[in-house]
Amino acid sequence: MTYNFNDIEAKWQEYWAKNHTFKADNHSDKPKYYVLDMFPYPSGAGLHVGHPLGYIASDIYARYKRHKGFNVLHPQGYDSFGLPAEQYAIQTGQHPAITTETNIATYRKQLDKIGFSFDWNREVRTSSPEYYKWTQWIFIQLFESYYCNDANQARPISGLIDVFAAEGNANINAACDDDVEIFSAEDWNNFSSEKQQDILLQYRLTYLAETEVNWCPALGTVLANDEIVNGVSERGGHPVVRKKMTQWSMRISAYAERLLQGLDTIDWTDSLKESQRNWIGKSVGASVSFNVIASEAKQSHQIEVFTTRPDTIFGVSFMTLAPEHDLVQKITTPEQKAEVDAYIEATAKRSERDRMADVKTISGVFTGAYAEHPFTKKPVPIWIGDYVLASYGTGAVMAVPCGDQRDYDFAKHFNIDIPNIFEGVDISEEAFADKNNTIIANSDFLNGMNSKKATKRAIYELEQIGQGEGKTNYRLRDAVFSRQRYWGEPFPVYYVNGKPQMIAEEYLPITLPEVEKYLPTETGEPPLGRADVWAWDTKTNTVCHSELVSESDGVFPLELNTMPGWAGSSWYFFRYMEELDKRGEAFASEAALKYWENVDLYIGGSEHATGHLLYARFWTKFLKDRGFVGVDEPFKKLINQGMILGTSAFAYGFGLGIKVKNGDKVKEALSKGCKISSKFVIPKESYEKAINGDFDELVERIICSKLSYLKEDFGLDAEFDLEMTSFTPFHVEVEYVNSSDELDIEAFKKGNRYKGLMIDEIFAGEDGIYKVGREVEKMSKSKYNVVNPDSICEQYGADSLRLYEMFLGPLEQAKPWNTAGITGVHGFLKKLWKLFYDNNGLKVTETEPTKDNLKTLHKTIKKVEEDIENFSFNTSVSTFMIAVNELTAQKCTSKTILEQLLVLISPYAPHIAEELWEALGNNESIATAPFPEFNAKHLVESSKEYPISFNGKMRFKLELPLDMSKEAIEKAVLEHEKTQEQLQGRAPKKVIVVPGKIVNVVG
RNA sequence: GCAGAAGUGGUGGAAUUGGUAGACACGUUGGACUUAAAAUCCAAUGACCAUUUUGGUCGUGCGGGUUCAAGUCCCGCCUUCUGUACCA
Repeated sequence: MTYNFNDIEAKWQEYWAKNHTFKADNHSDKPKYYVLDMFPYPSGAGLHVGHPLGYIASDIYARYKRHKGFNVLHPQGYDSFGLPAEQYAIQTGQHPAITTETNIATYRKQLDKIGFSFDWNREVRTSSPEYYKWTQWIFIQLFESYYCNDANQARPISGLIDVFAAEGNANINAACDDDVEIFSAEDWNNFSSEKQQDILLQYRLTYLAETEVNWCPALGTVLANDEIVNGVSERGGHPVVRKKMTQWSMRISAYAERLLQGLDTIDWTDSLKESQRNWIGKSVGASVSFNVIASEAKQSHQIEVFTTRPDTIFGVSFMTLAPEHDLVQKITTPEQKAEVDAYIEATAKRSERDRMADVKTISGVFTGAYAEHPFTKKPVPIWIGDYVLASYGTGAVMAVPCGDQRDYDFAKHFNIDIPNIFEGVDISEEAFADKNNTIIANSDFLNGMNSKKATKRAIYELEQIGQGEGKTNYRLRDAVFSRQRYWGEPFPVYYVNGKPQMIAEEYLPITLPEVEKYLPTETGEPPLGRADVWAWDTKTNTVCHSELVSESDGVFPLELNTMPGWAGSSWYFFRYMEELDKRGEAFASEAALKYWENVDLYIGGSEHATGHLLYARFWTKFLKDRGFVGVDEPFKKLINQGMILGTSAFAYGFGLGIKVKNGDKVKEALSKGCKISSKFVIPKESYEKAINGDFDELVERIICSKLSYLKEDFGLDAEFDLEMTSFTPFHVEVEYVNSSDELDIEAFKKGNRYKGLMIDEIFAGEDGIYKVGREVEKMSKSKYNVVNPDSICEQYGADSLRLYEMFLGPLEQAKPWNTAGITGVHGFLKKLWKLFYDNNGLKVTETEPTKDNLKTLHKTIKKVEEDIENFSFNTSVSTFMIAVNELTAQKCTSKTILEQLLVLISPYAPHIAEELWEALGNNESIATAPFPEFNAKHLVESSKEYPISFNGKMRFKLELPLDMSKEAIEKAVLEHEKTQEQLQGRAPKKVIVVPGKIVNVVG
């Protein structure tokens, strides 16, 4: 019997599907365990071997937990709204739903081949209306909520309305827009409905606001920062301008502190927590208000600034506003206006990213206006400069050049005064930013204080004069939630008099309308603006034809934007908790949510650190506040899998440059079929010499033969021309290269890319072998290094693929894929098979295990269990190899031993484990067989082969009983002839004996 | 710049608490089997030196240090990767 993996794997994949082996149950006596992968976007390219890495790791863990007696939830689904399908739709007219369906089918087929233990009964797709119904529902809940800073939680907006009606908003401590006006109960009750709606919008957790975005007129859409390169769109190179647009935003900033604090309660990697902390960017300081000195004609203004160093307030020698700051227009003096306007125009052209990337150039303009220092009352010049960002803090800074390097550089550049307010510090070369070793001077009531004390005092004094207070600032900004796209969730929103209204829950989902094209409209509206049937009839509560819009008939326009990609992914982990047939009534039932709580283990890429992982935490906290879920954090433990890189293969091109002196003959030669220019592939060594100007024998020969061909066959007076000669390495498909880096020249020539390369001849080495160069790069189509898991499964089997992905190295590290190495794990599986079968069939017997058998087994149990708990999957694969090697050497046929070994291996290589498990006479799947118990007694040894070292260097080994005393060991070692040899008559100064470990002789 | 991770044979990597550096594989070389190839099996494989054998020297990015003993701990540097970026 041979190991026929293709048949075995197909058989068991079918068995698992038929028997619903991995169906999770929402009722169980067993403890629960929820293992989740970040669900994929089903792209058209399908999976490459890098994608399943995390899935394999989580699958091993899920299977292990089942062996350990847990009720495991291990679902999978698709983040199926997204740009590529829309892009494809724009190009081909194919509806994105169709593209998505096809891609999902491909993904599913590929995933099934790898043998995952997913519970597919619980699949979710963010683009299916039954799913996005609930995304819309959550959006409505956010709209109907505000954030109460006193209770530190989200609350229904109705409560806020009650307070407004009873006492106005003066005593409300809630997260809201900066510019909320103060009103009384009487005011509120007299406000028009529109006015009331506007005010409420300033408090809601999702709200409409004017947001500055990167608008690309040519593409008709908003671009993310990373879609812009050098001020033009990455795709197409169209100009991008910054533009204000009315968009939905999420008031995530209300949760900044809780998102920060929550990090301490979850088991994530430090690096990931750190990036979230940085992203939230908490800084503690003070807000200070400066009065602008009014020139006669102008009214008075205040400039609010945020500073982390209120202790340095006496060092202020100028202020800087962001060029976009509202006050700039109001305070600029007529003399400075032309200069200021020119500067603003110049900065508007640069994207925010450009501005940030370009740190070196100092630029700015004086507005002509002055502010009054709150304490000294001296005038402080007001500048604008693009090193101040409109989007952070208040968009204005009080500049303290002696204490801040950017302010210092700015002051030096524009010759502004740099007063020194630090005792005994030299600031002639650079600013002094060290908070910890500061004594304040030249600062009136702050003189002689350290930074901490001075900060407190400064805030107190500011409060006394009513020009400031202590304040904590967060970098985290509210998240824009609108996209000018087709392929996303529609908002459940219509507009009456321009004011957004929610559609009642019972009429959800509002499904995507049909459009004839997926592009923005001619007038610049999003693609939904093209839909004929896209208006809301409030009488019938249905979507109706857009032409029927009429206020008097109660038909209103619907929102034209759609939700961003992160909407659906911010709550999908709760959806999996509910069983398929109960998903109609809620996004997940209370019972399901209570049973599964949150994700115990989440595995995915670190690129989601500040996007998905932050938004999902935000929504979870919100849902918790409103009582819809019971947990504060969605993911208890999180692991980032590292990227699998490709190992590209290179061949070396040599384009021979020829100059023909008698040019008049060229035409004639060409007509006779002469080929003048030519390209060859030469060995790496020849190439490397040649690029250094050292042509070896082969290259010389190529040149000579070409020249003589041109001369003798066609009478051309040709000569070699170095200028026109090119040496270029190019990628060759990795599938044409074997494990010894040898190129299969015949296959390469037959490949469909070969013709296009215009290669005249491939010169292999003397042995007829062409060795490719190797380089590790990102796996990508354009580098011809993509390896498809399907072909690996076909050639070596899914179990080999699974083992090899783990064997490559630590889960969290980036590592190169090289298919060549897979023969190692594949060979291991064959050896495992041979432990059970030989030519005469099954050879497993009921023999009593030997001592050695037990030792090998229990050593393996211990190591594998520790490895899985530590997510060190690569080392357990080695451990299995060692175990199988040892058991083979021991000629072990004991059923007791081999059966337990199968359970150990089954999380990693489930198909072969099931097959052999069945062969041993088991009728039930191995999936829930109990994990073997480790018993230390089998590892107890009576003696140890001590390494004997001299001055720290191991010289020889000596077998001694383990119960030997320290003194006896020392004696035995010193008496040994080899010790005498080592010492050569010297007397040892010291002998270190660590029983059970090592002996070290010093001397 | 800041933050995080990493640097070990030809290659992927192991060494979990300071205690035999290079487990386990790939690759390479030699051998067995075979008409041949594949598959399989066996042996060798960090570098250098010496050699009939026993052996010796060096060696975990670099330079110091602590220790009987350092890949592992401490100090200083270099390089690579990832994230982030004028955050007031």
